[in-house]
Amino acid sequence: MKKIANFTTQKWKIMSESIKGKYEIRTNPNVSVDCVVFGFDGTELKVLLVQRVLRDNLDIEDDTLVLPGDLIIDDEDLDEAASRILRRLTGIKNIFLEQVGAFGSPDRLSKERDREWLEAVRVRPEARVITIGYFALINIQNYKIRPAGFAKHLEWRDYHTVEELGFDHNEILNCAILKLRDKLYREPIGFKLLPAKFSLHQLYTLYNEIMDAEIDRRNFRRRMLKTGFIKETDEYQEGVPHKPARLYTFVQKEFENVSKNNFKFY
Amino acid sequence: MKKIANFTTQKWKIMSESIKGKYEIRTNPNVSVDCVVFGFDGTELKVLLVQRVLRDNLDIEDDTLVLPGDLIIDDEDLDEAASRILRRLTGIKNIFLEQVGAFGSPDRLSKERDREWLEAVRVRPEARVITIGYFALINIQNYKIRPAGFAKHLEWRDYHTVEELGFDHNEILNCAILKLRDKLYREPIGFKLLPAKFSLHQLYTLYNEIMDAEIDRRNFRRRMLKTGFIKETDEYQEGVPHKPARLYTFVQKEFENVSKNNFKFY
DNA sequence: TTTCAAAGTGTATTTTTTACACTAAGTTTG
DNA sequence: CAAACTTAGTGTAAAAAATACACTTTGAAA
Repeated sequence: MKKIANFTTQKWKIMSESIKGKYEIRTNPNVSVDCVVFGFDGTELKVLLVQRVLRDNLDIEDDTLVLPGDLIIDDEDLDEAASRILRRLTGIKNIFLEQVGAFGSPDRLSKERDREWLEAVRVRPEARVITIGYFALINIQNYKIRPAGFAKHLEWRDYHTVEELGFDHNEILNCAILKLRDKLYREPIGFKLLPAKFSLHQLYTLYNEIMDAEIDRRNFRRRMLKTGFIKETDEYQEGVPHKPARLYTFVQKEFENVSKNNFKFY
Repeated sequence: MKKIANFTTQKWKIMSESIKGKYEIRTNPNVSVDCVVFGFDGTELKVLLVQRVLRDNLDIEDDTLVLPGDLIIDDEDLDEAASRILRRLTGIKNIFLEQVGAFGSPDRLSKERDREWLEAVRVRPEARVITIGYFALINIQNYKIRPAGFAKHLEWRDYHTVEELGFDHNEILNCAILKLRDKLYREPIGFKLLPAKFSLHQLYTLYNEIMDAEIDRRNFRRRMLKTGFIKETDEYQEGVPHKPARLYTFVQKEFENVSKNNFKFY
């Protein structure tokens, strides 16, 4: 009964004529996207989190961290929605996002904190929302993040220290890390987390960190070089308090040529 | 403008009080699921397709084939929705369905044929619908399929002869087959397509068919047996016009014990 | 000049993957 | 009832890949 009322009667009508409503009309009340953006600082795997705040500057006490995400617009593709929302909240653009999956537990929005926030922000706070998870890998240094929209504050959080997030975002994050491990095992994507020129040690550290394993250093180096996807440059590390390592780059072209079917990356 | 009208005004209200409306009220207009059910007849990989017909027996000329799917109900989990819808349309129940991903192109419902059908069947035919794809493997012989709901007719179609389906269902099917290949490579799931007792030749044929490859027969046999997941029985094929093959069974228990991480199944 | 920290390098062993061809057993056909 | 047909069933050798493992080098900092 309550749900019907919200669809049909006064409340909706008023909303749809208000300024908020004007925004919300184009917005699909039932579908959102959430983005898991991974970064790497040389030692730790990081995730980009948002401290949410209300639109219109109404200020509720709420320091809950969430993944950057929002409702989709009715005529935009899911992938576009993910890009748009990430750009709006964090300023990150032109980034490759890949779908992780759909998350649609009926009680995924039912924590009290989350409900308060929805009540304050959404035109139809009670609506069933399923969300599509996306994930991306970026080189932290290449992107300047700046909070916007309802993102009060942005934070690169160590993956291992992430605590309880809003909504079902821990679950989404968890699926994303599994996907990341899976892809890292099979495709040369570790590079995306590193500067264009990187040392093999950086790459090695990254693999160890993400795979949560201790790979043999010499074998790792051999295998990586054997793939042919990374080429040495003439440059070396500078300003390090030890023997400077040679820097390498990833050669996309080589990878394109390989049959991607049974390819194992390490 | 048109969209707002559909949300707010008379049409919706009338609908919500009609019998159709009563069903639709609980239904979420923006989210559906579609199921790719694979079977195997001993030679060919099959997909279960539905020839759609209107609810309420209004009969529009439409022989378009689609995947079994429908809108979700507002308070049910996505997985439950997939089970329910598959059961309602085909009678198949207690089946393991796994998510393939979300499909949300804004024009995924825009073919003319599809629009006609939506207009006739849906309360909000113009609504943006994103769909969540699921896939499942079953042993054809174990399930009696019977059309119900808007399924006028059900059909086990050879995977290779599938032509243009309604909506974006070719795309969903395509993602599902990729997922199937990927899983078949890594997990012992081929058994699900076979009777409880099967010959190694049946399994071999299945792998060849799905992987679209020619695997070495002897090596295949050796590797399968080495996994320890399949155990020989005392039974043999009967009524075959050649030397009868020994039958084997899949032993789930053995698989549970193995670290599933880097496991390669063949 | 010594110490520290990471860079860089090769080999032997084991394991896994691949390629490959004949005999066995039951059914059907002439 | 013998021959032909069809699939079942079996082993080995060679190649490739994965693993385990320890010392020297280089530059900066103390």
